[in-house]
Amino acid sequence: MPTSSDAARRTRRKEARPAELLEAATRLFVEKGYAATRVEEVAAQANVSKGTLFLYYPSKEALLKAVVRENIAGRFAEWHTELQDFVGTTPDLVRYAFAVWLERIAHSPAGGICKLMSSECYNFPELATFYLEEVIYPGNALVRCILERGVARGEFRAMDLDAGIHLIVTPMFSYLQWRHSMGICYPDSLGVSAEVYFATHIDNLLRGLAADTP
Amino acid sequence: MPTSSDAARRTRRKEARPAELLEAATRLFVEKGYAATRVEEVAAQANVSKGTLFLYYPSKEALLKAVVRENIAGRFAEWHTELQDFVGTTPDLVRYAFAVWLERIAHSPAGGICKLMSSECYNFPELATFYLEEVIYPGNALVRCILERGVARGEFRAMDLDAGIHLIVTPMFSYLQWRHSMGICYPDSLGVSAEVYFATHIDNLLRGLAADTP
Amino acid sequence: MPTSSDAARRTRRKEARPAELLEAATRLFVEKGYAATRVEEVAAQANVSKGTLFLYYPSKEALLKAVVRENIAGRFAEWHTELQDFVGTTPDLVRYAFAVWLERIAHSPAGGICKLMSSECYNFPELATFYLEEVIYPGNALVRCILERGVARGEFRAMDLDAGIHLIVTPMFSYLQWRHSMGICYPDSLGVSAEVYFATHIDNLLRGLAADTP
Amino acid sequence: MPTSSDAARRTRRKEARPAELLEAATRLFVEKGYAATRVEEVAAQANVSKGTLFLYYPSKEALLKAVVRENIAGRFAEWHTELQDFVGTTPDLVRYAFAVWLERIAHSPAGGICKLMSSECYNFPELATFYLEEVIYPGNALVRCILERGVARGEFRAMDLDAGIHLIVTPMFSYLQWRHSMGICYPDSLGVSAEVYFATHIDNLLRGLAADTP
DNA sequence: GATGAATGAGTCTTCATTCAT
DNA sequence: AATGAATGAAGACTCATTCAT
Repeated sequence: MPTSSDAARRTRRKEARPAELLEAATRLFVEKGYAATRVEEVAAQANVSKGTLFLYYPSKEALLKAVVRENIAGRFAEWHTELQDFVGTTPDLVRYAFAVWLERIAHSPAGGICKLMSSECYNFPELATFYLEEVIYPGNALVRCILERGVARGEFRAMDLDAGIHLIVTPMFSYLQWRHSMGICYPDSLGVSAEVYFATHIDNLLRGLAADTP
Repeated sequence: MPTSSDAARRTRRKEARPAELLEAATRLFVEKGYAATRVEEVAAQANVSKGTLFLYYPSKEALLKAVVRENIAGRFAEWHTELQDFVGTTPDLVRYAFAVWLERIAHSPAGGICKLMSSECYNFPELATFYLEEVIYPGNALVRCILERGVARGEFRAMDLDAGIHLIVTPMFSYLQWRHSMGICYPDSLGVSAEVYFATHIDNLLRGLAADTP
Repeated sequence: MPTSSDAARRTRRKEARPAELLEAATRLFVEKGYAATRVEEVAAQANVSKGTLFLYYPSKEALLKAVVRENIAGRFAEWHTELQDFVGTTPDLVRYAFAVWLERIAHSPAGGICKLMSSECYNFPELATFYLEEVIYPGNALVRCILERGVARGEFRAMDLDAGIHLIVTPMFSYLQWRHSMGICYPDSLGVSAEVYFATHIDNLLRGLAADTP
Repeated sequence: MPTSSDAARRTRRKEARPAELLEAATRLFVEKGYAATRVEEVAAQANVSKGTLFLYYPSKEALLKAVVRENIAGRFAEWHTELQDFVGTTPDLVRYAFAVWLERIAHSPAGGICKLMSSECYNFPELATFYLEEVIYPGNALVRCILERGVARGEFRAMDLDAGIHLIVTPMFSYLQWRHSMGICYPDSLGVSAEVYFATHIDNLLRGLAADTP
């Protein structure tokens, strides 16, 4: 005899399903790769039956697309605002940006999408396009703004900004890649802690970017 | 009427087969991933039939292992010697090391193994172990020697060497990863040429590593 | 509109599947041999698809094992009791035993297992062990009891019981073997009816076993 | 530099090939069954390459046919003569026939053909026909003659001769079947030695067949 | 004649997807 | 909405047969 609270729970359940499936799919696709992951595993990790998964996503490929699409917050506008409003030196802004990224992206499930895209972009080029347009290029633009700010304020030396972007982005990309591959199997294989890894990178980066003091 | 050259060609063929299969497998495993690659494709790209592949490698997994194993030159000893014999400043050595790596590794099929290992290390942990022991750690050790040389000669500032390794290795790793994923589908997605990418990285790297001038 | 009988039928189906598959597999393995039987044939004869078979048995070999295991009634205890309770002469008991065996074993699917084991025991030695332990030796023990009874009651002459067992068992074994090989292709190749075959054997057997009348 | 003795050896080799292949094929087909035997194994056991086998037998099936055909001595005429010429009691003739059969057939490779035919007659019905015509029926006829002799001479009681044949043939058939199946894996599974097995059978057989002494 | 490398049809097995309940 | 039994297309692997040498 279902009570209203049962019904509520059931509804909640129903609404939570897509997110639960997505979470399971994200983890498995990132760890094992798309082809090596069975939909039944995804369903099992989401505590539903195989059939139920297909109620929410019409195919395995649709699930993959949802994984990529849904994990992308599209919060770049927000971050642009945050950047505009930042008060302080640009080196401090860089440090702040790394910290925020670590907390919001690197340690969230979305961090794995980067590895997933590396693995699957050849097999799913439209996904790659989507990812480039929605994540890579906006992200690069954001970093560009930071560098421009530094140069404009005389804190950073003049540079090719398109290339300079990589100075900041490369350690992030590498870390994500390692974190979701070797880092899963061999957590010590980086040789240093994430903190030291990023501290070293940021320190050297800022030294290199620093405007020449006359 | 069989001539000796026919026999020779056939023999050459037989001896060439493993290498041809390996080359095809390397390309496909790197591009599409292990699970998404069909052995028949590998065979087709090596211009043999499915059955022939199994004459040389007993299983798809054995082929993968061969791909990883065979693409690893194990030339670290040679490189250590080269490093010992290098005459010149350490910044020049760094520039030279990048150039050599680009030519010998990044632009060889072996360059793709790095991406392959990222994708498959979770599914084939013994391969990951092998790769760490045979490539990553020896490579890191080599880079460490370079940094030590710079510090010893007063060219580089003092630093945590284990972390410092990443300053040099990260751009390499990122480039390989990009080259064999997004770079295949979208060759412009890096935003800059490989030359500018590395020039920028090396330039900033060396600025950051430079010993403080009193 | 699903009725309870639909559900029941489906459930019955699911529960019936293993038995249906086993029946089909028994027939085909016995007729054609294990290696010459394709799993798809088994599935077809059980009116399911190839994939369904693998839902119930994880491999072709597992199916073979189930065929051997499941067709063995393990009813020797019951038969021992029957034997103990038999009232009448031992020659009558022998006649009765043959009749029961013909009805319960020879004309049941289990009768084919004997031929199957002859064909496959070399390739599947553990199955052979199982069959020896569970069927041959218990069967022999049962026959031994009959002979002992006859000797004890002075109806049969003294004899080497271990060898005597074969006097009774050999016609049975031969018949099963013929029935599931030549008998399938050439039902007349025995030359006489099963009734005459057994009547002749039993008659001669009992004459030979009869205690010498002084 | 081939000498004449080399040539001779080669010729001898060449002529011996079919027999060597046949011997290997007989053993393997009997042990493992036709389908489970690979032609490469046969070739290997005959010390030739796979290709060579096909020089002598156009297909695996042709090899099977040769195995069955060639192992059949077709010496029934000879045996009939031997039977006609036998001087002595019919019981002695029976004992002699068993002994000769054991030596000439049971312990020769041809003994295995019986099991092979049991296994494969369903898959190769023409072979079964051949075997029936060339072995079973002639063999039965021979046995019939023995029984007729015994009855004619007043040594055996009157009987249905077609059924009586089985009294003699069944122990032979069973033994061959066991010998090439369970007997290979478990040589003790008969429970008694072949000598005791046959002695017991012959003894009981002759007791049963004996004409009633008035 | 002999070889063994090469082939590809055939078989077992997996797994995304469907659908009756 | 949820299940899980059923399906069959697809993929790894085998092996009889061919053929260039």
